[in-house]
Amino acid sequence: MSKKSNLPQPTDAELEILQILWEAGPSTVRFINEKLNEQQEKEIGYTTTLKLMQIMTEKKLLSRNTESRTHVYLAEAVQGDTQKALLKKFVDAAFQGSATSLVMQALGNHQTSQEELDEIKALIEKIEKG
Amino acid sequence: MSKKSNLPQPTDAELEILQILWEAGPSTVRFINEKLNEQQEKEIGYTTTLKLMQIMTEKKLLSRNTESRTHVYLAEAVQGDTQKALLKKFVDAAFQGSATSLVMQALGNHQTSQEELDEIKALIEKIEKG
DNA sequence: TTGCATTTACGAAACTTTTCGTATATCATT
DNA sequence: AATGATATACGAAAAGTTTCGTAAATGCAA
Repeated sequence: MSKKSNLPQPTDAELEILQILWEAGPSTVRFINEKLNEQQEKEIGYTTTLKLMQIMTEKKLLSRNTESRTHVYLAEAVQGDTQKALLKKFVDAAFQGSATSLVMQALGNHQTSQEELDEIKALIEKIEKG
Repeated sequence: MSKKSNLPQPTDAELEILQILWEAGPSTVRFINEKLNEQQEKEIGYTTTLKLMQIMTEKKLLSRNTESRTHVYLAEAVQGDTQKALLKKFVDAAFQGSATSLVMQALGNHQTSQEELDEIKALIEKIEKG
């Protein structure tokens, strides 16, 4: 049983920040801003990142510890739940709700390693056994 | 070998229009607008749909036959190519590029029928042989 | 042919998301 | 205490997307 907090869905820019927080754990604005600028060619200003993270905190996507001068931010949105919600929206919008079409497309396009295929096959078996 | 036309990616509202055109084939603004309003609770004005389709035509996502007074619009963006491009962007943004994670999530959440599972298994076998 | 309904054209308003300028506070160093 | 570097707060500009009001053109019916 997972509690459903029903957070708003993150925008694209917000999602990039969440990805970093999910991977790195609690972080400062400076750290996130540097990570973002490693990933992209276009330089993002520090205050831009700050503002986004403040907005995300208002939306409860993040929380922060303000004890020290340098605030430390924490992802409140759970990765799996967020992905699930985004995926549903995406399947509806781009594949008219057919998750299978999406899976076929995803498997077809990418080259997938044998290990990954095995993972997927295992999951399918598990589903078949019910 | 498929020609790459490299069209801009459609916005959400544009994608809804494309979905209808992909399914129904060449259509008028009135028809699209009615379909949209069947699908949604919120009423969308006729000129709103018209404007969007005009913009999409400028972007080459659509083309139109203007011979008769009532223009007939045609999807230029190919469904499979568009889905592929959108999927790549989505996998990167939400699953950090891991198509396998996305597939696992998609299979895990939705209940998938035995037929669909069989389809997927067949595709996996094909990939493994290929 | 006059008038009504329907269509397209055009521009701009309304919203949403992203970006940043500027002000102010805090900390460390001298 | 003064200086410089770094932090947060706030508001608003900039950019992107969606919506629609209004005007002008076209076709149809009386």
